Amino acid sequence: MTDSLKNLASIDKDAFSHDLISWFTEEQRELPWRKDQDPYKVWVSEIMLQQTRVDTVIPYFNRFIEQFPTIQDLAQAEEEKVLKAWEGLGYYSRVRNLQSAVREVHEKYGGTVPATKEAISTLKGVGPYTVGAILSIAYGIPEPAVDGNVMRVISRILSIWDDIAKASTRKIFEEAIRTLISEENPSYFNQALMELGALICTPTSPSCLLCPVREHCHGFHEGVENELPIKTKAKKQRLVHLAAVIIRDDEGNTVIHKRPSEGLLANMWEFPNVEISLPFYRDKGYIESLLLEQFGIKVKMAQAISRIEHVFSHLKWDIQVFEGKLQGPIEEVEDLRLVSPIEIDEFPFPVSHQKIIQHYKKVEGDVTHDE
DNA sequence: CAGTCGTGGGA
DNA sequence: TTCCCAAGACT
Repeated sequence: MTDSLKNLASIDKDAFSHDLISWFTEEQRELPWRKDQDPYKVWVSEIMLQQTRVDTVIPYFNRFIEQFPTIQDLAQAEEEKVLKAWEGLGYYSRVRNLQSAVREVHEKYGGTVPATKEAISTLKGVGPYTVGAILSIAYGIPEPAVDGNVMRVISRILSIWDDIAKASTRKIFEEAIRTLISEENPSYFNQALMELGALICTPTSPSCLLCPVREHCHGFHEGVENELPIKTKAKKQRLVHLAAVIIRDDEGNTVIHKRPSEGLLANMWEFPNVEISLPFYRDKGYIESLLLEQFGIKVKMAQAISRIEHVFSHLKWDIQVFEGKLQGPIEEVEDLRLVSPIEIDEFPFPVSHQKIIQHYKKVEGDVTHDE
């Protein structure tokens, strides 16, 4: 770590902060979470922005704050409504952790987001980055907020060649930021580094000629700005074959299933589906037996109607979508429902299964469809 | 540490 | 098409 920061001492901290913050003051984007410094709104925005683009977050943030304007509103909301508001954003444990933490703040701190690193760090879903972001942006406390932008920008400015994909590397950048951060305006300092990473110091072809801190940048002066940062690439997704079934009853309702409370897409709803190994790929009898085994649902399978490929960070789903006819009643359990095309809209579904909803609705009410 | 956990957009 | 990515946290 000592060697990684060999260029840190040569940075003119005051001039760097001034150039960076002046640029941000002039050039920052108008974003809905920048209208005020409400710690709750800062918190929500930071959770939404994790691994997610600004343009994607904006409409979600506006709807979310409209629906849950305060900590109390979110604390008292049904989880189902909260998940529905997050539907399509991905990483759904983010919002379940957020609501859990908001409930803790509501009960334990009277609805005031704690302003110390020690207290805020214990909240679910609030890691090292989010701690620094909330403390600096909402409370003006000089704490590093090291995200991917900051690591990219600082790796170029200080010519740091450590692998930013490794978890341990973040500490090197936190150390650098602790030295460089503006005590007068840590909020703008942290936001400016991220804004610079988003607008100027981009992953590919950075716009160095437009950069307000080019004169401070070792990477630029060494001509290595396009070599940095060092980031080992992720490995390929594992392929999983699924068979999902639109199971209709005589009234045109369909069966939906709530996923377990832990793991992939926790507590989201889906069409009943089973993992199939290649040899049984289209064997309807085999799929019928798995549906009975795993969901207690008796189905008469009909034809396959489409194939959906859906890519996650670490796996890829290849879903064969079938139609089927419900034989008899479904078991009366919390994780199974029989819903109409209208009622289904109230339930949160992952994007892969929203595509299946489209197929379900195409033949809405047409009970003579399956042959 | 390395794997888990989503999605949509751009090169 | 394929790949990488975008304001990470948790186990």
